[in-house]
Amino acid sequence: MLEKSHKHVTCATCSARKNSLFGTYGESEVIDLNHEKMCNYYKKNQPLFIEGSFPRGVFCLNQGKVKVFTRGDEGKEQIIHIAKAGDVIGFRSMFSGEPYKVSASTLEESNICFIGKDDFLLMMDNNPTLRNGIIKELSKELGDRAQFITNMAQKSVRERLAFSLLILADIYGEEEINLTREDMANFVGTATETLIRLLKDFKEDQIIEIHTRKLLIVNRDKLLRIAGR
Amino acid sequence: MLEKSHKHVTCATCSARKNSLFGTYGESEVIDLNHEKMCNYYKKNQPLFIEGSFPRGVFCLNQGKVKVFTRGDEGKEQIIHIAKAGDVIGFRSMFSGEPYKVSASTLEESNICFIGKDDFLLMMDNNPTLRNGIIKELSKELGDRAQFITNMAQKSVRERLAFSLLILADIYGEEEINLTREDMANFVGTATETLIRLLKDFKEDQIIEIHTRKLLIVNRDKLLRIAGR
DNA sequence: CGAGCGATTGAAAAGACTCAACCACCGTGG
DNA sequence: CCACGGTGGTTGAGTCTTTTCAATCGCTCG
Repeated sequence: MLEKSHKHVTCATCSARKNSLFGTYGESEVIDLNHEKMCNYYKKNQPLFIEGSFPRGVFCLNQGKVKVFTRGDEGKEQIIHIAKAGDVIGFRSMFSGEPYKVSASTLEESNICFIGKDDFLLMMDNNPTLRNGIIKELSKELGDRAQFITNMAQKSVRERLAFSLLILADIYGEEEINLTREDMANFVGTATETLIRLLKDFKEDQIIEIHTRKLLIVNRDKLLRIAGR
Repeated sequence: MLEKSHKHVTCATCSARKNSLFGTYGESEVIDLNHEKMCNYYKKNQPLFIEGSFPRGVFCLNQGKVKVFTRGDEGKEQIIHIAKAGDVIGFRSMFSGEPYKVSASTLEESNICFIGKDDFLLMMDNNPTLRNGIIKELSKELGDRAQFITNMAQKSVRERLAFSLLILADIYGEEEINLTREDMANFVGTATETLIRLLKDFKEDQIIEIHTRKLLIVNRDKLLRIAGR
């Protein structure tokens, strides 16, 4: 369980850093990074940033999960991405000069570090490896979103749910998937009621186990088959 | 009308270049660019690159339009983006190291220049302005796609069509919108028949004019209202 | 002039959503 | 310790949008 206080994380010993954009940093760079970042504890459902505002820096997740979403006309959330430990989020609109096109808030209690805009941009100028890592990351996400769009446009809700569960399984790793039905519906892109009915189907087909709110995937192959390629 | 031959375009006089990633280039840079690029004439419906293959360079549109799309499970295209003169496409997967996640082919006869991968990457290393332009472009597209996803997930086909027509109006500028019904349906993300019925509605509501295959927007405000924000 | 592709229309079926009601769990305060 | 309120989860029924399938039309290119 997480410390319910302002836990200070040190970049040098941060286990999430290895898989992050800063994973290739050398010793002196890590020390610099550590000076520039601020560390914060977030409760569940706290916002990191909100659509329409301007970025003041980037967020690096040490522990916890964060949903990245937009709101449609009626205010309904569409979850675009779920970030986990090691992910760095919020840099997109720093580069485009636009306000945030998405919002982000915690799904669990989390430890999240913050790096100010100027510091981060300076690092980018001086560090080709970081820069290339970011370009690569942007490019990869762009490709993912092309597929996401196609899924939304062409797959049935049932197929999308299967697809989403596979993604969630990757994100949650060993842990059970733990989201409100509403958040899950907003990730799949459907109504909460429809999601619940489909989860029940999947459970009856022995594809998943439902432990009240938490989900466990029992039959990955079936999911793959339902999701389509 | 376009020359039906291998027309050679010179970067220095290329009118499309001004609005492109290379718009800020100085005289000597333009000369270099001109040496590195190859120019080609494409007929309608010719592929530039195909999902799954690996990139060998980038394409810079001098004249014409290109659809960028993925195929869903059943082979149905989903058009992600329509590129016009001045747009540079195909650089995403050069950075991510992945194969193309999308395909691209011409919608009209087009003049398109090609810049080899090595040349382009070298330019990027040596030219911070180009580099920042690309980062900005990647970031902007990423934001656009977040909205695209939300539209797909939450808007009705009718709303999406209105939205799409506004985008197409921007792309086609003074020209009339000129797409097959199927391509348009694949852009909106619906069945061709549904698209046709909705176009008829819009025509009856005096929102658009239909000249056989070509479309003209008559009442932009109504479209805005239907599309939602 | 004919083949064929793209456009159009109609009718039926399916998938998903909305609305309304109800349940179950959890933390709070009396 | 228990009743209460609230949030999140579940179920059912009816409706509506959208898709699918089938058939027809019409234009254009060889």
